[in-house]
Amino acid sequence: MSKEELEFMQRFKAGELTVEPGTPILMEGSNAPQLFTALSGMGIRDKVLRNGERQVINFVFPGDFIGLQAGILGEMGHSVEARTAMRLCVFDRSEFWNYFKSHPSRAFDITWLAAVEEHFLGEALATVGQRSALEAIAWALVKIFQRGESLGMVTNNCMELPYTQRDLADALGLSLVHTNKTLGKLKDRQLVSWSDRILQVNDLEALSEVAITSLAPVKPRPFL
Amino acid sequence: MSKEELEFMQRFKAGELTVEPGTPILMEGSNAPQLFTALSGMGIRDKVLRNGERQVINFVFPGDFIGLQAGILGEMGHSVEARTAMRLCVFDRSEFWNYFKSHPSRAFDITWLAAVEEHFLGEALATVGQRSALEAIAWALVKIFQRGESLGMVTNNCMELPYTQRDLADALGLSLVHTNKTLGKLKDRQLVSWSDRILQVNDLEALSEVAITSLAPVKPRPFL
DNA sequence: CGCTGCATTGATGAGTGTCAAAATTGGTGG
DNA sequence: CCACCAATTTTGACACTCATCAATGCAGCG
Repeated sequence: MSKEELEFMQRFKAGELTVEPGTPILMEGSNAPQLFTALSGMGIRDKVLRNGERQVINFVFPGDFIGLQAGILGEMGHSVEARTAMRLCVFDRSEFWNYFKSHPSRAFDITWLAAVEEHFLGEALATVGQRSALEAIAWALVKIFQRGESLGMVTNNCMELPYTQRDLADALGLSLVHTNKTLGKLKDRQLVSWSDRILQVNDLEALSEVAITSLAPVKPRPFL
Repeated sequence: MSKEELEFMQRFKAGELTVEPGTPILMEGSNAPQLFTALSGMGIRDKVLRNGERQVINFVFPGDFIGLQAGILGEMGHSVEARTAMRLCVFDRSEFWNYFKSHPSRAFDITWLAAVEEHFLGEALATVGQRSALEAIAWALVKIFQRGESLGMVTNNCMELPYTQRDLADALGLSLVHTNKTLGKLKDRQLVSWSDRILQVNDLEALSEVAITSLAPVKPRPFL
């Protein structure tokens, strides 16, 4: 990023925000005046149906852009909530278009992130639709772990996971109880263990085998 | 679109392509040199797991942009195949970046489409994950019908649907048999009928009720 | 006219959901 | 430091949606 770009970023950037765990960041259906980039901490994207059922769309990691839909469509399709303390870079939505227009390479990066998200959602759809509970959970843990690795959050095959089993269940379209029992199976097989907010992956290779995925290296992402 | 823009479009546009039903347009995992916009006809996006299970990601309608992932990430996350005869506007991927850089408002449109897709995939995820078979099928038919309406493909509550029940089943993570029986229920209730490639919606209101959605008007989309 | 693909129907059962309750954990105030 | 409470995890029993298997029918097509 050039010096000139950085300078403009500063103008686009309206400030920095620190939020507590549990803080709602964007609400489904809202037309938020602000967009964010996660600088640190983790969050969760979800939406709830009128009957109360909840679907987790994705887990938010540092580097993720939050609010693309609000910025472009004027309405979020899901909510975003902090699950740990988070530092957010705040952008002003009204500046979005200016920014987009005057900095094509940044605009390209935003589209890049959108494309990555589209790619991910396609995979997620395939797992919820086609994988068995065991396969789905294995898939999710592989994805999370790899993302964690690429962000340097993994030490000794361990990373912190601030989510609950309910979150995972709602992400995969499974019941909480069945998710719990299935996690137990993976632990029995010595592939992973997840307790006390710590995810430990013993055999990523074998886990990805269960998940019916080939584990490709995670590609670098543009930032901000 | 200004005259100047249109002119540039022409340069970006490498040509026009007509394909037969069943023609593969882009393959999952490929790094295609070409991108497309569907001008007419319908297609399908899908991906298959290593175990042979198939997930359809979305149905392709006129106006859809095809190949964003290839254009930006260099690799498609799913395949695209024509289901009717289609006319495609062909773009040269190598020109993509130039195009993006020099025409911010077109670039914005592309990102718009990406955001819409992201929005849609979130909803799809919620239906596969949380809706019952009956709800899911109702949801899918509502979506399809509304999309058709916005494109003027609906006459007398009828539109043509070149897909098979297997396609719908694979889109919703259901078995073919169960999909068939569930479609039967909706027909029994006089809500929809779908046979001989014709989808007829008798009571969109009631159908959306079954689907647990509020039927919002379809927003206009940018084109090309 | 016999394929081949798709729609349709019935019978059976596996994979998950639901219900209920206990065990654990973490936080909070006395 | 301990008692109490809410949230989460864990376990067992049972029910049900939906997948699987198997046939038949039906239409398009070479």
